Amino acid sequence: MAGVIHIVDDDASFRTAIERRLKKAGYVVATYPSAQHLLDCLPSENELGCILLDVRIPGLSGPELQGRLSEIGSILPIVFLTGYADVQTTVRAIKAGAEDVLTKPVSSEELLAAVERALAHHQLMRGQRNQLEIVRALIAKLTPREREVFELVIRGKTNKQVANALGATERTIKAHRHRVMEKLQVQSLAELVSLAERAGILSSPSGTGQTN
Amino acid sequence: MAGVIHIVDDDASFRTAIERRLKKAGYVVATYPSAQHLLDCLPSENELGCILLDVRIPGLSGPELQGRLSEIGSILPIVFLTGYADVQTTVRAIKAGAEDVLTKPVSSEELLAAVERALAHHQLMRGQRNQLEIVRALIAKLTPREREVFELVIRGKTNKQVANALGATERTIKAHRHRVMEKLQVQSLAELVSLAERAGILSSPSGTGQTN
DNA sequence: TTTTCTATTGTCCCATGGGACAATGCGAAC
DNA sequence: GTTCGCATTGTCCCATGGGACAATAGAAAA
Repeated sequence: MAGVIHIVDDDASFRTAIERRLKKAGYVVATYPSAQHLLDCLPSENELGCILLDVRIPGLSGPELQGRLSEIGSILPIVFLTGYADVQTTVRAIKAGAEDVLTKPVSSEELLAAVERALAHHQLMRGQRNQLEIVRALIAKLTPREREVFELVIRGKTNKQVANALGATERTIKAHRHRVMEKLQVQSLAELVSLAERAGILSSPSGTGQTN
Repeated sequence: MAGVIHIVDDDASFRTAIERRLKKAGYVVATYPSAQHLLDCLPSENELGCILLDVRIPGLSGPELQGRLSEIGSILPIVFLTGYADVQTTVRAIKAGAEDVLTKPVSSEELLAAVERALAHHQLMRGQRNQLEIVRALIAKLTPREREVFELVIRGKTNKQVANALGATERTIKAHRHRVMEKLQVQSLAELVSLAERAGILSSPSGTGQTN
């Protein structure tokens, strides 16, 4: 699987060694002497890739960089490279979403296998994220009012109930509802609910408080 | 948080030592000299608990036991206790769902903190699993025919379309649909779709192939 | 054999959803 | 000042959903 491998390590000779091995395997490589360098020049999320990250580096540490990237919504998989076995750190890194943790020195098989897994994972994640973003983008196009109607409709409210809740005529709700279905490109209520569920809306059921 | 801690370790003196520490902290403790012993006498999933599991034990290893438990659907959190730092094993354990990995000798703070996290996690998981099981149980009560109707309805098919698809009258579908709503205890299509989504049905959209 | 469950279908009727066609009022942008 | 997007509401009409009441038929269970 082709991809860009981002190596973050303060040890220049190590970077070069790893870079050479990866390039030989056909990967595109970018190297960074520190976490900050990577943050300053954020890799595009649009191309397949992963990060090979040293745990202990001057300045921002590996796990710290992991946290920053996570905060800004990055889904670039991270493979940690650590000088010595530290179970505590390993556990935290994996739980924080790291793809793998390898110990130096790392064999080429280990390294390449981990990178392949990371790239495959990134592939998957990107697919999922794209789906989600497409849906979110559609929802973002709703006007505030349409959004309100949307929220109630996907919870099973009838037009009449929505009308009462929002202080408008049933006819008006019908119009909003129509535009919602149009903008979200769905033909049925089922699809609308399904879409809302996938978009992460709809967490609290909020029953069907009959108030005809 | 009260709970039953299941200790699996072949070292009797270690078991006893940990047991004493946990009992002092107010936990109920059960000890097992091997993974097989725990499998033979499976802890009830109904009570809050977690497993303290040695990685290297004669017979079934810790990770192997983890695999077995996972296969049979156990959600008891596992905290591994390992004699020496093994990053490879640690990564696998955590990725396989282990709650934590601690190295021996383990401090009481570390141990108790991990146990508390494990219990809290178990609490959460049990809640989620119960929700899911309630829904699944409801769905399981559907007759085969009702199930077919259900599957199509939650994908946005109209009664007419379902009738054509299943070779029955629209009226018949209406009857089935009614019983589905009744059995699944929902009042609206939106709730039905929502429920299906939560139950894990509904993965492939399968559009709204208009075939009136 | 009788009961029970499941699947099937009917009719009558009303509430709800949704398309077509049309229009008004109000801010904000140009 | 005019245009544009948004919210609002109307009427007419039809398709669909869904409740009420009722009934038939086959298969499985008691």
